Amino acid sequence: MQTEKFLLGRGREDLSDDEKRVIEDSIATVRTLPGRTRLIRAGERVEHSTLLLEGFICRYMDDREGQRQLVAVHVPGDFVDLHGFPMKYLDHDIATLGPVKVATFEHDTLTTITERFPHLTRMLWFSTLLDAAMHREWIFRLGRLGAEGRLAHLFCELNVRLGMVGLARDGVFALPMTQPDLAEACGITGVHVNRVLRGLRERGALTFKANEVRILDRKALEAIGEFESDYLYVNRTA
Amino acid sequence: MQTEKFLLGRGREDLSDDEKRVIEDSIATVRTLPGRTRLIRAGERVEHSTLLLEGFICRYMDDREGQRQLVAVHVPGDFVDLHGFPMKYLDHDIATLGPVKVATFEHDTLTTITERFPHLTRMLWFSTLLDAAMHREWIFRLGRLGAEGRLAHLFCELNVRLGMVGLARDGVFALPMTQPDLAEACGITGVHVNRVLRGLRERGALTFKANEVRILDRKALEAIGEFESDYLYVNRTA
DNA sequence: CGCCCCATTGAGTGGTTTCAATCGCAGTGG
DNA sequence: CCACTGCGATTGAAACCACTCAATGGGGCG
Repeated sequence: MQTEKFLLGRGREDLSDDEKRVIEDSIATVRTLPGRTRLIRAGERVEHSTLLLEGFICRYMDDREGQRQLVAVHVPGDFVDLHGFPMKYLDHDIATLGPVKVATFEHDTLTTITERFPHLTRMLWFSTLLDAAMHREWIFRLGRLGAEGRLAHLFCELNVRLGMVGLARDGVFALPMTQPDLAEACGITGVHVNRVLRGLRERGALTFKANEVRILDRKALEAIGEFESDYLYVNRTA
Repeated sequence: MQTEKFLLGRGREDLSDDEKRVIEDSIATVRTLPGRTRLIRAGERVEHSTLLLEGFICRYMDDREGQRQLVAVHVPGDFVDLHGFPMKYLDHDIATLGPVKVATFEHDTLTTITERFPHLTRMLWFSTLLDAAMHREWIFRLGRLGAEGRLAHLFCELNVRLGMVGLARDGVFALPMTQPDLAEACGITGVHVNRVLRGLRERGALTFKANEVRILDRKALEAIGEFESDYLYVNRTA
């Protein structure tokens, strides 16, 4: 079962066994890739979409000076570029953070799914809308929070999302991001990330080492980052 | 024809006459509303979605101190909360800026559409993905640009989008936003918006009066805002 | 007429950036 | 085996952008 994490925490519970089988049977290829590898360049026509099975992937845009702004970080179970299916080409680049294992789906296959499985189609649609909800939260994060809040919020989000797929336990999880990477996700400089992380460490909120985050005081971190997980639709009762 | 602007510049050209008729016939109600009216509150269960026919609508989130961060501005032709259909409830509030005219669609009706019109469904999906693309551009705007660039970028985006629906001509368009509103969209203070606007005015880039924007030097403004319209999928050749 | 909100401007403060330097670690090649 | 190299982590100092506080004037509305 390659797709064991597929849409876990993204409406997965609403899928029937038939629908899960359709997804599993629709996989075209499964590949492993090293870290720091670009998968898709902005503007390229795309004919297939990528489901992240293991590892981390980010999406980003470059400014005029070549500086990156991350617009999304993806964890296992995420359909990284499903939006490329209706959109045909993307407005941003996609690259791996650490090494990854991914499954690909041909867009022709996805078209067939939309013609035969309306409910599954709405679930796929929902998955892309959840990405949009995270985008909105990132807009809030960058627009209303200072450097400390931005970092705190990012760690809170990753903790919840990784928890949903069983990759975070008690606030501890692997994360193949460097301090400059965090800077690109938070719209601040790498130097300042370092200072802010020191502050958070000294306050006993968390520790950050290469490839490992330990959230020591979740309540404090959530307060600093003004974090509420509603937007992740974790417990959708509606 | 209430829906003359429906998805104009959002893949509208890919719709058949039959599909356009289905949309027109699916309207449940048409209403007019005054400015500064909240349509939807975060967390509320939603049973219908709203197509903006005339006027401007914004989506926003509040921080802990009650300060708003706009996450989207909508122009006529936009399906403002189509994402509420698969999502069932929203993670943010929606309110009018100036007075508006809107059409509503029951979610039951939309479900029927997804079961009978796969291609139209993909077009609706595309429309929500375009909102996500704009979200990403806003993340970039807030993460990588200074106050001047953020404002310039916002005006450039609105100029293109309003141009697509015939509401901007030669860089001149109506916009019922105050300086504090612009501040909430750009993650800066109202006072600072005032100063930056003065700078842009003195450089001959644009003028901003209550309800009217005049872009005098589009090239300069696009350079300041690092604006490229690719993400709006204006001329989708792919 | 009074009130509130928007627009505008000044002065001082503070969060972040920029520039700069050091240290550690891993990969590379002599 | 070790110098060389590059990148990430860390810290200091100075400069700058944007914020806060404060005050004034203008316009719409009850």
